[in-house]
Amino acid sequence: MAKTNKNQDTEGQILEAAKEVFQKKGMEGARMQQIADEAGINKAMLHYYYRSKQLLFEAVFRNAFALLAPQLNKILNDDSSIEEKVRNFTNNYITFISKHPYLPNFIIQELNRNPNFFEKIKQNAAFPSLDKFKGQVSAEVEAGILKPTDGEQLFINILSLNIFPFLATPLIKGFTNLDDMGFKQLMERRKTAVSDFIINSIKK
Amino acid sequence: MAKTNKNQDTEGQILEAAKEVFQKKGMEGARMQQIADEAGINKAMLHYYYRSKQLLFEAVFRNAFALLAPQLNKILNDDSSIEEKVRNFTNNYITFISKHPYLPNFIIQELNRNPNFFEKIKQNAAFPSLDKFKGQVSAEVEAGILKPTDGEQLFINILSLNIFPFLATPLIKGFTNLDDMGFKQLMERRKTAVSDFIINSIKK
DNA sequence: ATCTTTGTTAACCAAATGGTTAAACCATAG
DNA sequence: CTATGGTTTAACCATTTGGTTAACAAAGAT
Repeated sequence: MAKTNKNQDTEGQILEAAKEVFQKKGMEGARMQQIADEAGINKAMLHYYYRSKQLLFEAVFRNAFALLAPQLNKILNDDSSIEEKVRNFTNNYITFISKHPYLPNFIIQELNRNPNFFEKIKQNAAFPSLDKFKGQVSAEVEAGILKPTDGEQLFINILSLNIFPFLATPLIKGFTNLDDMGFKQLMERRKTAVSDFIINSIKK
Repeated sequence: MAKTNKNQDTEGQILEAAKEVFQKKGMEGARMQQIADEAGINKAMLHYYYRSKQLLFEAVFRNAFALLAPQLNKILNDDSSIEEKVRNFTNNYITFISKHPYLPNFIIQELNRNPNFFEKIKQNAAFPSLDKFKGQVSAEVEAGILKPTDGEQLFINILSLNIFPFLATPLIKGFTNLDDMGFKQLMERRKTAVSDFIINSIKK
């Protein structure tokens, strides 16, 4: 029997509402009732479609991670030079995250809460690997394009500089006395500030 | 009647146990019963000394923040040169956090959960200000010691590079395939790697 | 038309959880 | 020695929460 498109609708609505609530409140803080309310449906439907809070949560998490992974692959498995990668990634990532501000915190938070959750993801999806990136850094160091640089540390630095401000947004707003608009502009300026900062440091 | 020192003991034990549990599980995930168990006392004592979960949590949070603030003040209100500050802070902070691995995540997490929580802290404690640091960066740029550099962005970069790896530990372990020991060594190497990275970028 | 499958709801349930209470405990001031 | 007041405990309570159920609606399939 052909699936009616009614379910498609509600199943999607549930996922959307669950995303909102889980990302704002986390697994423990989220309430099934609130998800149902936000989706405009009966609470029993959540269980009808996703069996349990845990499974609904995992669906949301997989979705979120799937959104982020391609961003990382861009810097890891792309063929452009390190400098291009840094500039592209920084630019793209900040644009991307500005559209999904809760994403990084959500992922970090739940990864910390349940580290073995990570193993599941790692096997399942096409999980990014550092190998190519490290090789490329070595090659560019060899070729005299970059100063001696550890690829692993460089990768961590790139992630740190790009992701941290979005994890620590309230902290940074506090230090800088910026409101939402001011913060947004600060992040906009970081698109070039961060890539310049990195390139300055590693380029010969 | 003079306070016996019995209460000092249990009050401290409660705070210690609460710290453990809250830092690992967060406000929502923590259970009063577990805190009582971990402190080896009756659950009613938690309320006797701290009235409610919320107040106990705030006590733990204030404690945690008070531990972190001096670390920041070191880089903000100290009189050494920017280069010295960067090297000192990076070195000290990584050492410090290795001893309190749950701290950064705890603070970030709860700051995100309840941003107006931050306001309380901000008024109360001697809250770090960026002004001196920014002035100092300008002065060193003027004096030709540093390349043109935005103090605000530099500050964010320093925090990012130092704090992020401890927030995203599971993620980084995943990418690098390191176990606890390997991660610890990686962070040890970062003490110089990060300061070199920063100095390389900004020093003329 | 009616039977069957899928989708939806209101009412319900058991377990967990933060919090309370009343009585016991115990050190010590008088 | 005993009255007092802070400390501690076991039992209890109200509410919240994830999850279930049974009845009902809708829409093909026969």
